[in-house]
Amino acid sequence: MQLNRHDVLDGAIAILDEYGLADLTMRRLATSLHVQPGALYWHFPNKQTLLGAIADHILSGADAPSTEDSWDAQIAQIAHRLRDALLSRRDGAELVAATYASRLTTNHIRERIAAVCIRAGLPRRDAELTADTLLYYILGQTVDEQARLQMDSAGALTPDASPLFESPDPTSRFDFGLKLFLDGVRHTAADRIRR
Amino acid sequence: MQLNRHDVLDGAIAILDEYGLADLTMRRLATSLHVQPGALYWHFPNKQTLLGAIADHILSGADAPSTEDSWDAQIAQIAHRLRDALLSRRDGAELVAATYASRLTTNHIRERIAAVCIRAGLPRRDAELTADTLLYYILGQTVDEQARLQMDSAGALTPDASPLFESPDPTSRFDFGLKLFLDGVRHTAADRIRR
DNA sequence: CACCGCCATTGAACACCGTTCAAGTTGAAC
DNA sequence: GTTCAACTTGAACGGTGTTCAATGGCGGTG
Repeated sequence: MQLNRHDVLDGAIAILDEYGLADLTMRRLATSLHVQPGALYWHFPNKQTLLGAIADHILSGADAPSTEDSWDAQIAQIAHRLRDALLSRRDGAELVAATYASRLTTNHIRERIAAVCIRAGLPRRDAELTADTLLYYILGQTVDEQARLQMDSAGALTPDASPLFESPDPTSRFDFGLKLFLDGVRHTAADRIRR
Repeated sequence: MQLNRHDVLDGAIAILDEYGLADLTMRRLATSLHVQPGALYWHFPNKQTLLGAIADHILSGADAPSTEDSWDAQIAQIAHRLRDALLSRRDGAELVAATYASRLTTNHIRERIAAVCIRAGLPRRDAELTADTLLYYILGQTVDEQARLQMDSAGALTPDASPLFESPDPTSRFDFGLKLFLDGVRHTAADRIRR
């Protein structure tokens, strides 16, 4: 009963969902696959690469072309798709943020966003910087949101307490920053066209 | 020759500067202080708390009141101060980003930014969300910048190669996103005043 | 001076971690 | 039935953070 790359990836994702990123260890994964730890290193050269593959899996589809018409609706759609992908699995945002920093994901969401910006009238460089800015925001915000989410579900403290100075629901929070960003891009794009 | 909290913190920062975050281990720190590892746990309950103290040290001063007049110059100044603080030490951005996520820094830069936004005319909630958005951007951008910086200084690949499709210098990159953000805030603030 | 009590450290262990590698096993193709 | 590559084992290497009973040193009190 031999494993293949796919089995290992599936097992890793199962552990991620059930126990979280901190408990996703090579030894635990090996045990769950009824195999010695060393066997995993035939399929993945190291743990980072495995995490990269998980990140790619989580992000798969998020970089598809947008179905919207206007450039701002396109960016908003892609942004929400990315956020949904990150939230779809336990510790997904943290995992992707860490992996994205080490540049071992093969996803093209950055290029997709940049392409939309170019079509909106930005020069290539500005488009790339704009995409980076948006990605930093989405990753940061979503890592934070997911951390709170899991802290609450674990601690279960203050289930509905202090709604007075409480922050709005996570999606509204996300949309606030997204709107701020889009307004900024709109201003920059308008500048470009006017000149 | 007994240690105190301050000695431990100083030793930790020295190791951080010389060897980086990955090599900042409790054992290594203990060795450099000529002490057994267990001794450290008298001064700090665990490693995370120690990292939190380092983060506070790195951020100290970044949350001081701005000396600028206009609200946007104030935000820009604080943003640059934060970035400079993060870049001032090896792996500073990564350390602070990780610590900020786990909420164990005592720095008040978020509140400072929010206060500026309130003075600019935003309601309290929007001001806080705006501050969060900016912080996510700064942390993400600076972590990335510092990672590249250290990768380059280690690998020393392409010292001046491919300037054609190369990104602009880090400070310009940072300012681009910062401007995008400020334009967005300006738009939101204008909306507020008009109504 | 002797003693107490507290702050701080030791030494050793616990329970893990990622990774390596020679040796062994499997299974399909010829 | 043999061969050969694909895969796994078993065991180790060299780390990691953390705990805790026992011990040390040292300032102040009686």
